[in-house]
Amino acid sequence: MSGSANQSGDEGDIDLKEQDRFLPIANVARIMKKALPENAKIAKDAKECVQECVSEFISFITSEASDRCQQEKRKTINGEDILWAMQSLGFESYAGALKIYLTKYRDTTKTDRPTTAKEKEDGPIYVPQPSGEHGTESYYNAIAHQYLDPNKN
Amino acid sequence: KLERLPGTTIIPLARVKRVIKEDKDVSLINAEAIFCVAYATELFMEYLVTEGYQRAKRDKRKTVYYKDLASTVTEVEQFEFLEDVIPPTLTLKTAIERRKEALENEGSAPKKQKTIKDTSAQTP
Amino acid sequence: PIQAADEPLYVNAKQYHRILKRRIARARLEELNKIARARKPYLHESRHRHAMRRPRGPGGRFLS
DNA sequence: AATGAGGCCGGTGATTGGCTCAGAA
DNA sequence: TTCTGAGCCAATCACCGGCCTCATT
Repeated sequence: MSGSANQSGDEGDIDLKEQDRFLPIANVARIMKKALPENAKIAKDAKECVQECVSEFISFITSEASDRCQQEKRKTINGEDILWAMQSLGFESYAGALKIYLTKYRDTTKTDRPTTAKEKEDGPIYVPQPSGEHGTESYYNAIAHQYLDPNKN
Repeated sequence: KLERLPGTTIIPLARVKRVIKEDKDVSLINAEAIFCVAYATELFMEYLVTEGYQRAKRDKRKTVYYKDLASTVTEVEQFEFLEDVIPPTLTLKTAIERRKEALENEGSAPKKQKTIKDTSAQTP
Repeated sequence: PIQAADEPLYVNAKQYHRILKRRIARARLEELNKIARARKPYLHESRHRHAMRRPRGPGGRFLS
């Protein structure tokens, strides 16, 4: 019994490691907790469930973006492709918060220079149609503002 | 205590990238796209668990269970893509339990019923 | 007797096609890699041993 | 020139279990 | 009421982010 790290059974195979297929459980749990009231609790099963759902979400979005990318004969998936994919799959309510936060990310990444005016104007952020799908869009915009630090750079 | 810095994510980007790269169709992806996926993932998690908590509250519980998330997936259109991957942990037993609970709730609390659109798109 | 699962009836037109594509991709990945069904009790042997050897308070908590 | 994959390195937070009592039953 | 199981602690070490070089566009 001892010696083999693999589970006993009819699995003579190379299985993909858990830590490669899923995001760290502690990070997942932290984000879940943040979305809940202070006194709420989360079952272990629920944490693992979200952990697995998240992996599917990532693959789901990326798959859509990847197809679009090939369709447009480009090889590199970029941020705009992801934004488009989310719109395409019914997650357009996330887009508002994401766009705002993406701007912050660019400021952090780019060569020490805040986003230039040209980048913002020409700056290719996918703009969905103005129709609000769910009532949740404003909710996510509120979240975005919550994350945005009061002190600007 | 460490909070989220603007322009960063709570989930590590390297892990998000590895999950993305499981798809063999994806060969090249830039850092901005990975960030977008990571942040969208965090929003997705918040929404899923928030909806799950509403179910827990309806049952007068303070603990969010797997079954709360499972019923959320069946009720919220956005989460329909998860219906394949949600049940694998407990296949049959929970399905029966949920069926039973659904029947119990049906008579007392009319909740959002999924519109069963007919087989207009079923193409094997 | 078991009915044929819940036989998911897909209604979300935006996601429908992608759901099918993902199902195929997962099936391929599954037969190629044989994804582990059950979760391990812990991920790393070294961290498990570390946790076991750490000093604990009377309440089972870790302490310095 | 601009930018992504892959590899290396150093600093660091995710991983981790025994006991208690919220709270599910 | 009974009794299950989630939160609570923080030290190690696997891994994340920030570099580098080289390939691709």
